[in-house]
Amino acid sequence: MTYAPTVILVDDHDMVRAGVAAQLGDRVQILAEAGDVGDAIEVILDRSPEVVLLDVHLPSGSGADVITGVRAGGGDEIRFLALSVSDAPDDVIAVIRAGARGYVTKSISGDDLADAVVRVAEGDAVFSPRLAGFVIDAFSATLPTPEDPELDLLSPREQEVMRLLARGYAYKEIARRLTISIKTVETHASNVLRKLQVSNRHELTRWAAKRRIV
Amino acid sequence: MTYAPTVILVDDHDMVRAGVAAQLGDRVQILAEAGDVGDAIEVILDRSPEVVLLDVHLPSGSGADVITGVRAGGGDEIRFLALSVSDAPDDVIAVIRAGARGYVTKSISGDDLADAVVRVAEGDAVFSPRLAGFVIDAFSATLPTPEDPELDLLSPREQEVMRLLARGYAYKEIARRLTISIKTVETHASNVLRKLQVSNRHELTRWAAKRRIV
DNA sequence: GCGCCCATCCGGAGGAACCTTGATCGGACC
DNA sequence: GGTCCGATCAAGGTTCCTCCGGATGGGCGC
Repeated sequence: MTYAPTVILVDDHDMVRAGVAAQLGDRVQILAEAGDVGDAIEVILDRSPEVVLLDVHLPSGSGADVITGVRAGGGDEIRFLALSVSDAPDDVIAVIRAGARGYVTKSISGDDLADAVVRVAEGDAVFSPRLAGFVIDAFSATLPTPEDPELDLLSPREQEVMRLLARGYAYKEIARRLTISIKTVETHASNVLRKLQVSNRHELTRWAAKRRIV
Repeated sequence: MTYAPTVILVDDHDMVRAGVAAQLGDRVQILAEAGDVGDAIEVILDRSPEVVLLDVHLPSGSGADVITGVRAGGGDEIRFLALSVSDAPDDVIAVIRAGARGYVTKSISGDDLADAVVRVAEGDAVFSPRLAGFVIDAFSATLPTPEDPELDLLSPREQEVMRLLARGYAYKEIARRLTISIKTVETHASNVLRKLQVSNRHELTRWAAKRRIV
């Protein structure tokens, strides 16, 4: 336990940084702190820490911006651990896509956070228990559709028509895009409405919106 | 400056509480801390602090829930200062409605926070500069409409029709609700589409959704 | 092979809903 | 009295949606 990795803290709130620093104690060496995207990139490239503890939301951008900026500046060996109050899927995905090696929420204890920093410094990936399953799901499933059983009622062609229908395109426009006759579009549309048990395209739009298809 | 009000901290993140406590130093007396709604209400009623520093978002509810719970339990003289990373209008309104005497974001400095706590203890209302103007606006303006210049193009009757149209109601249904002829509805609808420069009701729906009218 | 089901494609007929255009009436304003 | 505008309604064309028909081609079981 004598190994103390070098760390830079990035968070726009002084109090959060003070709290993190206090809780980490002497288990890490804090080289510097930063409060916005530009400062963070500059000081990270200058000091080359082993790990960057990074808030997801910053006033001048996102944590992902910091990661991409550092990567562009040549800091390829620096590892990032996202530290956020948010466990919103979009936030997690964005920062992981950018290259973070871990994501923990601020509800973690100081000891656990220090453990996480050390493990990330050693090359591990660290996720809060609540997020681990989600991250696995999001990246193992290459299919963007979360397999909706009601969608299986529709044939592939009907699903294409359904998407355009829900977006408000006219039959004529759908026919032009799919290079088929208007009559064919009408047939597909009628089948879609019947299979999904909605009575017109307005209800279909709401149906699709609820499932985030549009 | 020898006056040090009694304070209870409510926040679900240990590190944030540690940071706040460290920054406040000896300018306040911290009686206790709590991490969720139930604990907070209990300990606040038990210890009766002068001020409660309250996070807006808690795992078991909201900061507003804590305030209403304490009020229901008889803690009428206790003053609340909301402390949050969020400056979302809904969050601010909810906690102020519940009875908070101030709202500051966590980007505040430790000294300023201590000042804010003292001022709230003395009966003042304290808001971060960025929020002060907003709070005034939100409560002085009794009109719920944020005065959209494009909406002024529509006559009152046309606005009624527009709302129903954007929600997907059929002409027949709109006519029944407004007790006018279908033909009249059609004319109003046509005027609405022309004035807002959209070509059909689907585009109107998106127009209204963007302005949060629906 | 042959029948069968189904997805995809296309057409006609018809009613409902949508949207445009033109018209009347009454109140406000000059 | 003339003009403008909002509210009302009607005529008529366009689009939407359903119901009917038919054609083709692929998969599947007998």
